[in-house]
Amino acid sequence: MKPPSEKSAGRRKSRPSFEPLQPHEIELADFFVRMAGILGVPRSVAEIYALLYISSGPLDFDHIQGRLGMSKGSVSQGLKFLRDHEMILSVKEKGARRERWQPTPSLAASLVALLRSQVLPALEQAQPGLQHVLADAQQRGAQPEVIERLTRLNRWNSRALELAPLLLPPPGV
Amino acid sequence: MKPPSEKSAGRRKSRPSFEPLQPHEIELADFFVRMAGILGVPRSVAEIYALLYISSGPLDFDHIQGRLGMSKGSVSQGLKFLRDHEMILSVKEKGARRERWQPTPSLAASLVALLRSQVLPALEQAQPGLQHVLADAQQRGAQPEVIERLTRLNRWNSRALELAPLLLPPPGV
DNA sequence: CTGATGTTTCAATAAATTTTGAACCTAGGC
DNA sequence: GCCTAGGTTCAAAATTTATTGAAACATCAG
Repeated sequence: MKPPSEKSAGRRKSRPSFEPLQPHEIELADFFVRMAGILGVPRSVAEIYALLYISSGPLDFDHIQGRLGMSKGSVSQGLKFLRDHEMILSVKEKGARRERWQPTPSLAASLVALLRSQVLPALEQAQPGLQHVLADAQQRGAQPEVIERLTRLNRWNSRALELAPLLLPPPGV
Repeated sequence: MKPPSEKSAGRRKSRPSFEPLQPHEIELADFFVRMAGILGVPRSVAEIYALLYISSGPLDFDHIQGRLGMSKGSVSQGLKFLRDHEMILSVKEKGARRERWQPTPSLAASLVALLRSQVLPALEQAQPGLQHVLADAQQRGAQPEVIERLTRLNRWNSRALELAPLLLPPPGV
């Protein structure tokens, strides 16, 4: 936000001033942003993940904020999102105050967790509604074609719910 | 939009006036809207699909607009979207002027087509960028951990691209 | 306990997306 | 050709979603 007083070089401790993203970092970020977009994950979140992904070691809050030129609020919310979806983990060194973040080992597992958190609740919530819609249609003697469709939809939903815990186990992978 | 002049019953030909959605129809629409939301498909599109899905026969433009209480523009765009993604097909009767729409036989195939249209372009577009990011990292002697991550990302992307045409064949299913 | 650092919250604002509706095409009947 | 039912386009308006930043909160060193 505030123009970081170019080269506060000499002094220590006075607002570290971070480099903006390098071209190759931007390229990777674009990729993650694009993929995230498909699942409706906000740009800021994808950017944070990309930065952690391409960085050598874990990064702390200020680093992330500085390098991405992002508000505190966004960084906080972004980290929360990534934490909640088990896509990053904190490597707090003993005796240190701040947390430092790095991506979870398996990107695959991360994506699975993300998908699960979006799809599962929808399926669960839908279950009774779908059954009700079908029952209703049957009772009102709807066209066989419609009944057939609704029946299949219900089967799908049930099967998806049965399979979910197998493919996407609640604890980490 | 315009309050449809309640019960223009007697007269033929004067704006047919359609019923609003019934509770069971709303319930199904909610389900589709929710699922569509995950993929970033707009509400109006999901509603159109739901209506076609729960209706006995194919519906024409005016029916859809009337029952959903939606603008012409939205119906037109929604049908275009669904057409483009092979989720509906038109059943134009011979000698009839208007087209009538019904859902494609397989919802599964529809979803696959939809997914493909979103994911594939992203993967394709990303390919060169990802390779470049990796090459760049290697050349700059980045940390092995980072190289490893980027390598895996590249492998994923390639594999996904190879598999895509097998799992999601371009022609209809 | 106190002060300072580090983080979260959330109302206000900005940005992106969706919907509307009126003007504009287009094909077919006459 | 001319007219009209049927449909599309697209700029403006409405709605939704994301971001910001200041204030509140939490935790730890001293």
